[in-house]
Amino acid sequence: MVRAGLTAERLAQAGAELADEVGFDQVTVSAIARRFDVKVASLYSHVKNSQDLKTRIALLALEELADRGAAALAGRAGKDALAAFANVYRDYAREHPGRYAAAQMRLDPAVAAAGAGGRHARMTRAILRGYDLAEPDQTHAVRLLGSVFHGYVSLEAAGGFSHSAPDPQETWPRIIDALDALLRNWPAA
Amino acid sequence: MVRAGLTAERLAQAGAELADEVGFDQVTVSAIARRFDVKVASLYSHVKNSQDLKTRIALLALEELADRGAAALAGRAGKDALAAFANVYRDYAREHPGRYAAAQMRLDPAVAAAGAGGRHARMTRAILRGYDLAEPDQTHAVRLLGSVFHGYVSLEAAGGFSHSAPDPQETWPRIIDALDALLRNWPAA
DNA sequence: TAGTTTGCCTAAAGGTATTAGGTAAAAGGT
DNA sequence: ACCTTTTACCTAATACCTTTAGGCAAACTA
Repeated sequence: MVRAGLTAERLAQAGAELADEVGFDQVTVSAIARRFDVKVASLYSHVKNSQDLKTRIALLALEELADRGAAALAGRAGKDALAAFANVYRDYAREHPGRYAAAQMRLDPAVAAAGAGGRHARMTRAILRGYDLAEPDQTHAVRLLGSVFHGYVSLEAAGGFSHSAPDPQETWPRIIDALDALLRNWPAA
Repeated sequence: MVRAGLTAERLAQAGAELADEVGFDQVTVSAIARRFDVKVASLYSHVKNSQDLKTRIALLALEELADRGAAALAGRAGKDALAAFANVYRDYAREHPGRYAAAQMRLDPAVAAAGAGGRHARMTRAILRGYDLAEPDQTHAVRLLGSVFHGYVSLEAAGGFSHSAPDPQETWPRIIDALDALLRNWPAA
């Protein structure tokens, strides 16, 4: 019999595609085995278990997101960088809802740090270079930006803004305007 | 044999407790049946299926959260109201992580509206009465506040801020300061 | 080409979800 | 108090997902 050529990476890739198609919680070892037309037990030579597989999908998504973020930040500064970076998050979540959900998985801190975890924080700090914020306010601002990006995108994905006027399409740029104004005028402690 | 006295409400309540103990994704029909010392199939007389059970847990959590929010807003205005409301979200998520995760479940819009969905939006609008925002900026601000609260709380729950200085304990009030400043100084379109 | 490694297989056990149909307890009328 | 009806929980069965153990043949390696 001809071999399917499985690797942990190809499984994670297939899992990411499946997640975008049917939702991250529908990603199962069995479904991926079907996709490769292979028996379920065969996957266990490549991934430790279901959790391991999902973690790999999450890391793949975080990596992709960080790559897009880095590309968006290149050659931009200030509000321009802020908007570009914010749009990366939003667009990625819209294009790849399953991957985005995967990226929100609670990861072992050590695993997350080894992956793209640190890049995201560094990029957010890079945006803040265009504003005049000293520590510890810079860290507070990093956390605020992360919260807004993640919060908005996940509320939007959950349908929290649908069926209400005005169109979320209008809200997003206004939120970026607001964040820019806030960062230029950060209140003193 | 003596009857266990199951009802949909008691199942949802037990599911909420279980979610806080072991995580919302570990809440299963089987686990709840065990908790009542009853056979799994017995639950299907009270809830339609697993999805139905989880939806009830989500609605229960949203209701509790809305009740706490309403209590916090009573007699407060302006920044005071903003801070109290924000703390409700954060404290609830810390005390009841499983319930909070349940509340983030993607619900059928009709179901959500019938439940406490609308109350949350109305309460956020009530906070904004203390600031001078006309439509459509008020809606944009409602969405921003929702994004920050949800985003911060869920990043914190996911461990996103742990192992980094300064302590998230310090960041939260500074974020509220920042939001207050932003709402008092909302940028024009 | 022989030996070793490795990739995928079969087999099996255990957990969860769900449906169909049965029995006994509770509730309600006379 | 008895009979009927409803209701609560049960047994049994099916189907799917996860995971482990052990086998065979394909692919490297000398």
